[in-house]
Amino acid sequence: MSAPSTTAASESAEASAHRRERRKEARPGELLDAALDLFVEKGFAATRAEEVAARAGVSKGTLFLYFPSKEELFKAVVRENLARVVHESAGELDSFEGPSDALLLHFLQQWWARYGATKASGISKLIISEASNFPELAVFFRDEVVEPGTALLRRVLERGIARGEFRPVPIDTTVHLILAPLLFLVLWKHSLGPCCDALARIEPEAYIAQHAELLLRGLRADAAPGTPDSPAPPEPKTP
Amino acid sequence: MSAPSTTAASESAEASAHRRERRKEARPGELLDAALDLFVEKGFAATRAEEVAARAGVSKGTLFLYFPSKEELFKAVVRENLARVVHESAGELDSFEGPSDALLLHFLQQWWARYGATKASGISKLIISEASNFPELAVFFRDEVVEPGTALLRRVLERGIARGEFRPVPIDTTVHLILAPLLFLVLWKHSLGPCCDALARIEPEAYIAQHAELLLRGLRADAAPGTPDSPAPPEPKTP
Amino acid sequence: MSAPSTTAASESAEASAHRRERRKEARPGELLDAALDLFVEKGFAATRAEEVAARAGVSKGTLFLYFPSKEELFKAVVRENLARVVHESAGELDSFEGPSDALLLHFLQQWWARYGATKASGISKLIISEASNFPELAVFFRDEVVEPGTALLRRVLERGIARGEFRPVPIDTTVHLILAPLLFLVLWKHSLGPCCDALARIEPEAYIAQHAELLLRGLRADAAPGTPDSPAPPEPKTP
Amino acid sequence: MSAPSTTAASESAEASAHRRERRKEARPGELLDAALDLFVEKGFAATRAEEVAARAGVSKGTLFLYFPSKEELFKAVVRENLARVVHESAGELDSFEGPSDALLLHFLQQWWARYGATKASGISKLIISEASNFPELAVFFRDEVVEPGTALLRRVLERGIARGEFRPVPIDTTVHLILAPLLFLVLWKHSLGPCCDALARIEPEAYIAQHAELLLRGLRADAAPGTPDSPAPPEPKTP
DNA sequence: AATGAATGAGTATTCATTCAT
DNA sequence: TATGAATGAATACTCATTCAT
Repeated sequence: MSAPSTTAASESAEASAHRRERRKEARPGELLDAALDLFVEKGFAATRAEEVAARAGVSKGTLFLYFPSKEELFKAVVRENLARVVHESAGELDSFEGPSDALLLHFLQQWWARYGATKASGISKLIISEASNFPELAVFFRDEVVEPGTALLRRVLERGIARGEFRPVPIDTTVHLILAPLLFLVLWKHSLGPCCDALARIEPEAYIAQHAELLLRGLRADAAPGTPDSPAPPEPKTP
Repeated sequence: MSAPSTTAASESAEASAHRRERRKEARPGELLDAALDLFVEKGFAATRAEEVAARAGVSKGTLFLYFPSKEELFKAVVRENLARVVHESAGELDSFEGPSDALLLHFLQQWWARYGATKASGISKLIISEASNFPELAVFFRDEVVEPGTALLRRVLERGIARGEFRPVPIDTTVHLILAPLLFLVLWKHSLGPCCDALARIEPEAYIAQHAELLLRGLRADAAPGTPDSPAPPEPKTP
Repeated sequence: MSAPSTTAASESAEASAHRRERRKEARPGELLDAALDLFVEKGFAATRAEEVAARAGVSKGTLFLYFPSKEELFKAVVRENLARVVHESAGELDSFEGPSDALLLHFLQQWWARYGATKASGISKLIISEASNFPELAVFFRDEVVEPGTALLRRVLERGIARGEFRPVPIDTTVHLILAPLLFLVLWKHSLGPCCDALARIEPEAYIAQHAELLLRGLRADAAPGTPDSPAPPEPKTP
Repeated sequence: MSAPSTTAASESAEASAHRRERRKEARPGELLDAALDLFVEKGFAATRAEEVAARAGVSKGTLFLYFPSKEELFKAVVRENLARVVHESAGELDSFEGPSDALLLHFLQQWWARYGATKASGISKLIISEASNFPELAVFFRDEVVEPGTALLRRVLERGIARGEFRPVPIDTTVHLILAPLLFLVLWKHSLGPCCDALARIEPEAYIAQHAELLLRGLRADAAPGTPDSPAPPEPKTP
C-alpha cells in the first residue's frame, strides 16, 4: 500500500493510452463493418455517410478522417471483404487426396462456411447492384474472385475427369452451373429472404447438400464401361 | 364527297389525331421502356428522372404528368414487366403431354426465350438490388413471380416423380436449384457481363442446354442398381 | 370593346411569356451583378452561394442552373467585367490629335470615368486578393487588362517622346508609375475607404487632376534647351 | 567547481532548458511567421490552421494553445507586423538636415528597404483583401500605418514647401500620390508578380529611383519664370 | 397536354476547435 | 506543454418535383 496510487495511476494512464490507441487502430475496421452492413442492406446510394458513422459509434467527421470519400469507403469495403475470402481459400484444395466427388462436396461446404455464411457474402449483391456504377470494382471482383474461384473449380472438374470419376463435360459452362446455386443462396439471403419469411425459407446446409447430390449424380462417370456415352460437347469458346 | 379537299383534310386531320392519340397512349410505354433500360443499367438511385424523360424523347415535366413520382415510376416499371412475364407462360405447361424430361427442358428453354433474352430480365437485377428499399415490390415479386414460377416447376417435378420418371427429391429445394442457374444467367447478362467482355462470355443456349443435361441426369430415376446405365439421354437440342 | 377580353387575355399571355423570357435572359446578368457586389465586398471565400442567389432574387438552385460552380461564377464575373472594360477603351486613343500631355490627361480621366467610377473597378481588388488561388484568372487579367492597358500607355509615352513633348524616360517603369495611383484609387474605394470615412476621403477627380499635373511636370521636356538633361536611364530588361 | 561533470551536466541542463525556453518563447513568433506567409500567399479563408501549424513545425493543437482562434491569429499577424514597421521608422526623418528632395528620396528608399523588401509588406495585400471582413483591423491599419505614414510624408512636403524647395501642392492628395507607387510595388510583388514571370518583372530599386525622379521633377519649385504655372489649388478638405 | 425555369430539401465534405491523453 | 483523434457546424451542390406559360 506504500505506492499503490502511483501504480494505479500509471496503470490507468497506460490502460487508457492503450484503449485510445486500440480504438484508433480499430476505427477503420469498425467503419468498414458498419458500412458493409448498410451498403448490403440498402445499397450504395441509399446509405448515408452519417449513418455509417453513427453505426460505428463515431461522428460524421471521423468517417472522413479514415476514408477520403464515400466512394473510397465503398471500394475499401469491397476490397477488404473480398481479399479476406480469396486469400483464405486458396491452395487448400490442391492438396486434397481422395475421390473427386468428396472434393467437390468439400468445396461446396467450405464455400458456404467461409463465405456464404458470413457477412461478407453481402458483397456479391453489392457488386451485382453497382457493377455499372463502379466498373473498376467489377473488374476487381472479376480478377480477384470470379477468376480465382472458377479456376479452382475448373481444376476440381479436370481432376475428376482425368481420374475417370466425372464424365467429360464442358468445363467452363459447368463451373458456372456449379456456382450459380451458391450465388443464388447468398442473394436470397440478402435480398428476398428478409422479405419472404412467410415463404419457403431456404435451409443453407440442406440446400447445399441437395445441390451436391444432384450435381454429382449429373457428373459421375458411373456409366457401364463400353457404353458409348455422349462425348464431351465442345466447350463454347469466346472468340 | 363533293369536296375532296375537305375529305382529304378531314382524313389527314383524323390521321394526325390518331397518330397523336397513339402517341399519347404510347407515352407511358415509352417512358417505362426508357426507365427500364436506365434502372437496370444504373440502379434506381443513380438514374435521374431527367435522363429517363430525355431517353423517352419528352421533357422532365411530362414524366411527372404520367407518374406522380420517381418511386411510382419504378414500381410501374417493375409491375409492368413482371406482369408481362407471368401471364404469358401460365397454363401452357399443364397441357403438355410427353415425358417429363422433355417438359422440363421445354420449360427451361421457354424461360430463356420469353424472359431471359428480353429486356425484362433486367427486372431480376433490379429486384435483388432494391428489395430492401422497396419491400412492397419484393413482396409483389414474390407473389407474382417467385410463387407462380416455383409452383409451375413444382408441378413439373411432381409430375415427373409421380410418373416414375424422376427420383423422389425434396421438391422446394430442387426447384430453387433449377432456378438458380437461370437467375445467374440474367444477372451475368446485366451486371458483370458488360464489364467482363474479355473473360468467358456465357453463351445462353449452350448454358441452358448443359444445365438441362446435368439436371436431368441428376433427376432421372433410371439408375437400377447394378443395371448398366441409362440409355443415352436425349441430346438437348438448341433451337 | 367588342372583344376586349380576348385581346386582353392574349396580351397578358404574350406579356407574361415575354416577361418570363426576359427574366430568363436577364438571369445570368443579374446573378453576375449580385456576385460582383458580394465578391468585391467580402472576398471569394466569404461569399456564400446562397447569398448571391438571394441578392439576385432567386433561389440557390437557380444559381447553379446558370453557373456550374461557385468558381465558375467567379471567373464569369471577372471575365464579364474585364471584357467590357478592355474592349470599350481600345482604339480610341490612337486617333487622338493634339499635344501628348492633353492625350495623357484624357487617358487618365477616361480611365476613371469608364472603369474607376464603375462597380467593375472592384475587380482589381478581387484579382489582387485571389491571384494565387485562381492563377488562371491572374493570367487572364494580365493578358486582357494589364498587357493591353500598359501597351496603350506605352504608345502614349512613345508618341510624346517621339514628338519631343516628353523627356525620354524608361517606358515600362514609367507606365507602372502612371498606373499605380489609378489602382490605388480603386483599392482605396473598395477597401479602406469604407472603413475610413473619418479620415481623408479621396476626391477622385481632384486626385486624378493632381496626378496628371505632377506627372506631366515630371515628364515634360520643357527644360531650357541646352540644359544637359539627365539622359534616359537604360530600361531594365528582364533577362 | 569540484565536480566538473556535475557542472557540465548542470550546464548542459541549463543550456537545454534555455534552448527549450527560447523555443517556447519563440513558438508564437514561429507561428506568426508561418501564418504571415500563408495568409499573404492564399488569403485568410483559404489558409488552413493545420497548414500554419505544420509550417511552424508544431501540431494543430499547439496553434490553439497560443491563439484562441484563427481570427485572433490573423489579427496578431497583422498587429505584430504593422507594429514592427511603424515604430522603426518614426522620428528619424525629423532630424534630417539637408535638401528636401534628398529627404524625400531617402524616405522612399528607406520605405522599400525597411518595409517593401520584407515579408511584412504582404500585410498590405492582406489588409486590402480583408478590410471589410475585419473592419477592426482596417481601422487599426489606418491608425497605426496610414495615419502616421501620411503624417510623416506630410511633414516632409511641408518642410520642402516651407523651405521653398517644393512648389506649393495640395498636401494630402500629393501624399497619396507618393504612396501609391509604393503600394503598387508590394501588391505586384505579392499578387500578380508570381503569376507574371513572363511579363515585365518590376525591378524595385530602379522603379523607386524613377518614381523619385519623376516625382521630384514634378514637385521642385525651380520652374523657370515665365511659365504660367498654376497656383497651388486649394486642398479639398473633408469635414 | 407539354414544357422547362425555378425551387429547396437533402447530402457529402471541409475544417476550425476541443479535449483526453 | 504538446499532441492529434474526434467533433459538428457550415456550405457547395444535386435533383426530384412544381407550376406558370
